[in-house]
Amino acid sequence: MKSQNLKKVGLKVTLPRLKILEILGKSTQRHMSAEDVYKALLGAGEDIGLATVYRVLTQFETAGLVERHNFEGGQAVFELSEGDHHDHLLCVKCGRVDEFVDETIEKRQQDIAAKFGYEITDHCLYIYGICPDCRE
Amino acid sequence: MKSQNLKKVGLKVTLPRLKILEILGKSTQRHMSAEDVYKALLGAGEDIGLATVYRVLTQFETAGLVERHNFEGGQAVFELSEGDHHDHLLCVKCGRVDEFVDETIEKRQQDIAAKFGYEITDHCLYIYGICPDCRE
DNA sequence: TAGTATAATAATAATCTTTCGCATTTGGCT
DNA sequence: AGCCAAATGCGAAAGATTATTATTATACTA
Ligand SMILES: [Mn+2]
Ligand SMILES: [Mn+2]
Ligand SMILES: [Zn+2]
Ligand SMILES: [Zn+2]
Repeated sequence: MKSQNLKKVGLKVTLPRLKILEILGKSTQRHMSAEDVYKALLGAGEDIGLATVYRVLTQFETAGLVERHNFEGGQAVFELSEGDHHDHLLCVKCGRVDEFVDETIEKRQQDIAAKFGYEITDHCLYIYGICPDCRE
Repeated sequence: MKSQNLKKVGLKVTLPRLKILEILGKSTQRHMSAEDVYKALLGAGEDIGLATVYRVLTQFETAGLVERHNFEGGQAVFELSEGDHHDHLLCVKCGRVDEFVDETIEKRQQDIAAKFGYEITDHCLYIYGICPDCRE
């Protein structure tokens, strides 16, 4: 039940929050901009303002329910957090997004941060390219 | 001579372009937003419009003279291209930026792209953390 | 070196994404 | 059911970047 997720992180259970969680979970695209979510809500007959979508997504991010990514192209995109970290492979032609995890890379990042004396808080690796379907 | 760089990539040698190249080369910060460049120009007594700065930086990017990065925080930043690729380590407290190259990571990325069938066009790895100076 | 065609610039308006402010509504609790 | 703090909706505002267009500078030619 989604309302449990909200209560767990100390957020009131409201209709906009439930609907946004639902959209993020059910949509075919895992990575959605605020605008995408807003349009999906409209399509589902829900009358929720765009400002609320932005507000809620930011709250969800703070609460650890979703992750925000700054891919190329202006708009931030969001995806439901699944606990496990992963990085991204993005097609510059069709927008397809693939996800991967590479332990070797994760480990090397720790080494690099250690060498420079940084304490890592976060990281992101975006590999841009042309996906198999777009390479005719 | 900077004008040679411009001619080489087929761009007319204009005063704004020369000054912007100069700022990017001489500034203490290697990674500057368009606004940073604009302010540096004002500080140097050059009366160049912000729109021109944006336009020129985008042209430089297209020409391969500079690279654009979408670090966290709204504004894109630019740096002079030095031919060799590198990735970034960023302090979330003070904004410090360190650069590194890791052949192991580079290689793994190729492997990942190959596994998914992508032809890589570009990639970026941003490691966010707290730099040694900011860890009291 | 002066004249000309063309590309670049400056200034401003427009666009796009995201956030704010405030009046109104809703959820959680008695 | 009824109260109060918190959340929402709407419109305005802010911040970043791009487009428009008249003016100006550059590259080229005679
Ligand atoms: Mn993802
Ligand atoms: Mn750099
Ligand atoms: Zn594709
Ligand atoms: Zn720092």
